[in-house]
Amino acid sequence: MLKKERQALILREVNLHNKVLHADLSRQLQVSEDTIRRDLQELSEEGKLVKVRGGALSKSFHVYSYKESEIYKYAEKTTIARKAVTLLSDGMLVLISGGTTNLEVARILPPELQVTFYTCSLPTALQLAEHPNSDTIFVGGRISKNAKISTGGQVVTTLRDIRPDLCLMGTNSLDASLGLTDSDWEVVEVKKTMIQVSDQVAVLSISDKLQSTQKIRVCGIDEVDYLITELSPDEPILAPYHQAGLKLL
Amino acid sequence: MLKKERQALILREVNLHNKVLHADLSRQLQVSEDTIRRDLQELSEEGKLVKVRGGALSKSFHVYSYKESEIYKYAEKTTIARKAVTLLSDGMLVLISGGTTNLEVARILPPELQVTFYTCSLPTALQLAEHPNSDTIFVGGRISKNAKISTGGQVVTTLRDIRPDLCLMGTNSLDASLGLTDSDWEVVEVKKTMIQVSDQVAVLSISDKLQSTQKIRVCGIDEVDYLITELSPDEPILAPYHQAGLKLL
DNA sequence: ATGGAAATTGCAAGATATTGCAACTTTAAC
DNA sequence: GTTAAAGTTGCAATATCTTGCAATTTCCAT
Repeated sequence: MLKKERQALILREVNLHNKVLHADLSRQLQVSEDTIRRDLQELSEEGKLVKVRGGALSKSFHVYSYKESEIYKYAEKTTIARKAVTLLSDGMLVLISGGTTNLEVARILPPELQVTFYTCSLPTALQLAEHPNSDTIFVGGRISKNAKISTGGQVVTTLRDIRPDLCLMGTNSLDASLGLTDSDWEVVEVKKTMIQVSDQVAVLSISDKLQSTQKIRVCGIDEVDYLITELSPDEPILAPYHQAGLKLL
Repeated sequence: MLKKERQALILREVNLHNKVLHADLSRQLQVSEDTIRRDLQELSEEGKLVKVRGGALSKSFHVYSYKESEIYKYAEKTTIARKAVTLLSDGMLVLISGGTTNLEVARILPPELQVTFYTCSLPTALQLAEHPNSDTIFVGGRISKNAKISTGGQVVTTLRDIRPDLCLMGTNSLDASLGLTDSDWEVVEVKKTMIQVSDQVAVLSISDKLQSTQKIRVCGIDEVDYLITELSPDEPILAPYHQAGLKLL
């Protein structure tokens, strides 16, 4: 039995049953478990299966579904969140958007801070509700299934009645010339209003979202006051934003 | 059974049901509870679930979980939820309160059901947002930290503008003579309004909450139309409610 | 064909990982 | 507080992995 032939049989087996054991393969193919182990090692390096202690699992079985976006670039988001918190002080009225970066802000909020938060994001609101000293007000409306935020005319109407000191705006895309863009028109409608009613606007963005654009425009770069990324403010990539008048954090 | 395989199965389970118990997993997977504990520990460190006393919660669920102890009495709550769902039909406008039993209703909702839900509960809203065909409208207001629901005058004002077909009301305490009671005045204010504006009211209650009372009255037994418990309608303990005119499910 | 380098294979020993158990500590429910 | 359930820690038994090595096979240039 050739090595390639044996490995092909192993692959067929793992794709059929989702898992294979050293012991079974050793018996079926009449080679030592060491050989099987080495085969699985190679196949694993080629990315054809996932080796685990005692055998191997098919890729499809192993790559189960979990929300990758929530743990994606977690460290960077925490860095951004810590910077954003420095903009907050007692007594402020803060409008905070959805997104995982703002969720992180809500999570690391200093316990003694006394701020009134307005938000349209269900996850953010839930996290804010854990805070001992800050108040949270949820702006009601029809819940958008994707973004988990309230949308629609009711949201716009409610927001027009308040005048927040600061808006913490998470974003998918920011470009030095085109400004803030997004892909979901319902989200854009809400974001536009949030920015219009707020005294100051801070955009929170992981650096790899800079220089990218989406289909729908939210606002120009001139309506943004702060840009918060995980990078140091003197990074060259941030220079265009500084020249556009944004304060970097 | 391979360790990784077992962990993959655990993840599948937790993502499906939102919660898992040591004891159940131990039995299903035929390993000791210690092993399950260690698996959950590892998965938790990898950020794939959240470990809690007695088991684990899915990441998405934990964000809006009330107390960790709420994973108990899960079977009873599912039973109640399944009964409650039978009251729903396409086109209805349904007002749904907070609480873990209603959260369970939201989770097991048949996917093809087309209902418009109004709710004040953040956790319930998040779960409802997962539903493919039903709409969810969140009634905005100041978020009560304990109950994770919106409260205050704005809620009452918004609710007075709608006329729901049915109100699914979770409860802490129900008594055949004193009616519905609760311990948090902000919650009571919202519940009162929900019951007043709704055409029909169904109270969802685990049987051990029957015959108990709290400090503040929500409504009399005569304002309730349905009582849904995990027990069979012919249980003697339910007789007083039947005599009071409630339909038992 | 055939000598010899390279690859493959099986084996063994030491290292590491997994698992269940038991003693002990912590937690939370009453 | 008291108590029962759950969690933690250390440990021993077992299983699996790694590594080096020697025996064997394959391959290819002579």
